[in-house]
Amino acid sequence: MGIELNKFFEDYMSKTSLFKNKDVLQSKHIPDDILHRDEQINKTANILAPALREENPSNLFLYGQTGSGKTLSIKYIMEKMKNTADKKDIPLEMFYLNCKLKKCADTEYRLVAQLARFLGKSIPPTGLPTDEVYNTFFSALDEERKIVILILDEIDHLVRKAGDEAIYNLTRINSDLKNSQVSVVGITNSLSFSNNMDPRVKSSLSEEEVLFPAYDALQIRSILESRAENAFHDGVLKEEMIRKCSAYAAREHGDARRALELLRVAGELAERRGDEKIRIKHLNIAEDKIEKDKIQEIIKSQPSQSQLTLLAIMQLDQQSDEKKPICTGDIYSYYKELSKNTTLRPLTQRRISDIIGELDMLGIINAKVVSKGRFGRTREINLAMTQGIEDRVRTLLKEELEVSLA
DNA sequence: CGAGATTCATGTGAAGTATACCTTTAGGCTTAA
DNA sequence: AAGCCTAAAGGTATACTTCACATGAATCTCGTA
Repeated sequence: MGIELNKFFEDYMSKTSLFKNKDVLQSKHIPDDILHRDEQINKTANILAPALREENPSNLFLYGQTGSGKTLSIKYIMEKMKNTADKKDIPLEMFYLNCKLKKCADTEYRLVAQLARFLGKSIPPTGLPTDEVYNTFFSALDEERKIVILILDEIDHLVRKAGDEAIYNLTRINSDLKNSQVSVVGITNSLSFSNNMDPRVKSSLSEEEVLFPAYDALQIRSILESRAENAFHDGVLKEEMIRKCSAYAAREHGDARRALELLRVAGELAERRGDEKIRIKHLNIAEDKIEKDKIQEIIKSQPSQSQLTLLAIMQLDQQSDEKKPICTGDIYSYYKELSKNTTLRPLTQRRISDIIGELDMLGIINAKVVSKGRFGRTREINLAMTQGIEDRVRTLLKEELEVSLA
């Protein structure tokens, strides 16, 4: 055994990697030169720049679909601004918070708690009155003069779950602060998001707005080219592959993040199989793998009741004839059946209805409320995953639930 | 035949409950003077 | 008497339940042409 492993590692080391620098393809990587976003970056930077003169910048709102460079651009600006601020001893703080992350910032309490933690306070996950947490946050903030720029990514999630009160409070915070000042940068990918928001919140939050349009196929191609050049060794990635990748991404509403991920995963696959070049087949496998991994990750982070609900949906979907959507009642009765083989206590239909809504939000299923006239009203539910990975997801669900399945 | 009433199956909002966790406080015990 | 620890009291957030009302188009009803 040991000998085989030794050989394996030696072989492994003697092979040169396909990657020159894989980090370049990671979505968290911030290139020095962000392509095709000059206009947006300049505008945003202009709006935020007063912070460097210790003036309070306007609140700002960034719109744009996923993978259109919003997060990347703001992080880029954030980095540059912090550098300048550090050099000149300007008390500038910038906090980035993704509201979509579970147990992180999806309620008012958790949002403020997280903010207070940024300022070095330790806040328990529950138990304290929200006001109290606000106060700790306030006082920590006002201890000394600071200009704070607060970046709330995926802010629509927060508003949908917790209402707009939290944001309203944040935008009004300045009037209570003596030393410091706060401005809020909201980021969202749903354009219709601000419709159901309190107009006061809406107007104070979007004093300024910057729109990030989706990249077109050519732009994606040049992005991929510039990244791939640094990421791969020469000759690993043929021109043709880049073209295919960008065409694919353009089809997916210009999502550059996906395109880069596709390229990276394809590269990893090729490398693992000992191929010297990335080929079409790697791209295709990568496409599958990415979706599978993504769904897997979401599912694993889900509480077991949601998992069981999803399992019920998937099993029903498998049983029922093609095309025929499933509705809430069926799911609930099947869910109750399933829960009998489980240590889980069955929840009410009311709650399951909410869970279905949550699964919809996560994009694992598509649920649409339809009124079927004489036959009542329900949600029509479809799985939102490509054919072929369902089996694997089902298996995963069963594994996850194995602890509780009898 | 058509306008309006009815109906069904569930969506959805509000209020209540259980649980887990927090801080404060009061009591009891220890310690030091 | 002061200091320290513990356990109970009183309070909160969150996930869930209970109750009750809202929805909205297919279908039914019944007056009318």
